[in-house]
Amino acid sequence: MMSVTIKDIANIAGVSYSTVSKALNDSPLVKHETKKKIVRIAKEMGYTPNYAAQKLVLKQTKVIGLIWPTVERAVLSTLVTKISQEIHKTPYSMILSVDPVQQSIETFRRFQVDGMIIFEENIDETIDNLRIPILSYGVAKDRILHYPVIDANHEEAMYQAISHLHQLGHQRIAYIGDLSRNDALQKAKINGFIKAMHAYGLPVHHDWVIDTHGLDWYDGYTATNKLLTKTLQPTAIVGGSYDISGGIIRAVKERNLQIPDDISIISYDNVPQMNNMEVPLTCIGVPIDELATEIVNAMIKIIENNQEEIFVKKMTPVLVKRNSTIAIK
Amino acid sequence: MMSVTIKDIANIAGVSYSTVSKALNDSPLVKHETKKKIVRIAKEMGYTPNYAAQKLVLKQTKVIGLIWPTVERAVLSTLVTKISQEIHKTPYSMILSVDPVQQSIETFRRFQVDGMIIFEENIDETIDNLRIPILSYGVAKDRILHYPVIDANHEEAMYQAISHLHQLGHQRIAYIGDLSRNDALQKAKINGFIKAMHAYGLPVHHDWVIDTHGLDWYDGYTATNKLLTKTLQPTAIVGGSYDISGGIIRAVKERNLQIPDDISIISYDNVPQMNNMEVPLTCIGVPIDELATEIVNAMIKIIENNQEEIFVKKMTPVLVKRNSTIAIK
DNA sequence: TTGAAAGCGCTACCAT
DNA sequence: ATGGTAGCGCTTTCAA
Repeated sequence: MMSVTIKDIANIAGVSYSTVSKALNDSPLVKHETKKKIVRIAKEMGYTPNYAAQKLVLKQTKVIGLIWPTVERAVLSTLVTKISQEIHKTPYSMILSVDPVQQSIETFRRFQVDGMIIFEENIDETIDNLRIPILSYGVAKDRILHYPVIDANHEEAMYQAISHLHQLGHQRIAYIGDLSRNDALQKAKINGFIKAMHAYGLPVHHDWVIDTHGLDWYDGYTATNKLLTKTLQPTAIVGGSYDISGGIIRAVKERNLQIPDDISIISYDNVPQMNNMEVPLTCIGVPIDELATEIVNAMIKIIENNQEEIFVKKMTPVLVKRNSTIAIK
Repeated sequence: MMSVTIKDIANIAGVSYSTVSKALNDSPLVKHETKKKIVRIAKEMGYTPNYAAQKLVLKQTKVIGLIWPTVERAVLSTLVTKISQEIHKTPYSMILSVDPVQQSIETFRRFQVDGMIIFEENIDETIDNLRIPILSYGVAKDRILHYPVIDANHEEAMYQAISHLHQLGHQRIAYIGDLSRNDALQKAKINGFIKAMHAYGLPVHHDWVIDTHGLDWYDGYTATNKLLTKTLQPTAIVGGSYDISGGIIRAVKERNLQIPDDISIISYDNVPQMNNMEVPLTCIGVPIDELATEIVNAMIKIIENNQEEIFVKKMTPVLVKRNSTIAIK
């Protein structure tokens, strides 16, 4: 099972192994003939470079590690895939870890990845003296940051959503999303909703803010059923996420309500698959492609400029109008 | 930006770096106190061993790469998470790649992982002279295999499902699943269904085999609606996957049919979350934990025994009875 | 144009 | 119990 090394090749070729190394790396310092001969022999012998050895001397892996501690949610999957694709447009490639953050970091350090992207807000301070650049995607906290963060402007998103509905004449607007968990993202969304409603002088009716207690489509479905039993009904619903909105549509249609004629629906999450839903939804959020591009660019910039600077980049959400929202008659 | 090495630690600790190496590897050759001190300093300095260097001398990294070219499907996510957990019970750890197989292999090769698990059937022959053990999870082809495969006995699964329903007196049984794609797994399931029906002398009614044209819950939903408009109705439905069955339940309930009194439902995929569905479903499939354990054990065995042997291991499906299936009145 | 040798970070052996 | 050192396979100066 012993592999062929450049020394073996050197022996056969009758040259020194440093020449072999140069030849195999296509260095201009080696005579063309020699190079050709060496390459031929290498091939004949079935040589494959030992990457561990290479890495040891080259110090660079050109790999970015992505830490994704909870494998779930359609939208995040899409983002991961997009990021991977985006990274492949550069000289870098990507590996993923689904282990808890600390463990993942540990693994990635051993592999000497050039940088890490972390999909989580709850990173302890214990990663300071880490010597590898980190970029986090999540909700920027108020407290002191330990690493740069790419965030979406969730308040702005909700503001745009409400603005859109308000323009269409809606006054009675409901919000269906997950309020149960200690998740900064979910909190940012509902807070943004409330603020925006206030900004437009609209009432945040207690009955119209429904907790899904989860992020699956079915959670959205049951929450909507709850909403639709209230005496006073809203004219529009804001769905907290792609999956949840899938359930909202179903529950609404089950009651024979027409979208958008009887009720308008707008969903958080700006992903292409919004277009393929039972009812294509008007949505609001940072376009997933933009997000991926920004994350990758930022990461690479940090790696290559070796910049220590800690920044927060708030991405601007975009509203995509489809036929699930309409003006009040 | 230089990482901490054992030499740095040795300097601070005032010992030789070979002592540091021993201490860090918990060798009995180092005095307890010294060891403690060194470990403490290493921690303070944020030391992590360098895989490349270790690999160079030890010839192994104790890392397994998992290739998962399509990040999607609830059930696969669960499996990935389980596998990761399972691996962490061993001295190994796991990294993931979501890139196309060839690309992923290249990346893992650079990282010198000890073995790769591949979630896909369509592996070209071009990976032969790879010197890294491969284990594939998918449907075993008839043609010559290039690497060992862990597979589920899909025919047996469908056989058990039909047997269960048959025992309960069902004769009119429908199948709702994805028949559209060139996916060996989906094909194995429908073929198993047909075979099993024949084995019990039951009719495979053309109207009762519905193509979902997709794997989302909503695809199951629309397919079921199609089924429920037929003149002659089945007394039981076999759902092709967890997600699809979610949609089946919804469509059935929307017509005010009771599960299981009006119609029995059994689903493929044996995952715990079957218990938390709108209606907890009787299901059939290889229990996900067993699958994970088997995959991990097989991989490690291949790595450690350096065995070249190519095998196919068909896992045995298990039926879990819940209240979604009942005897015909 | 080629070769010699240092050194990447680590383990393991031998010497002290 | 600790230190010194060879060597894993490779790249990269520097010397020839």
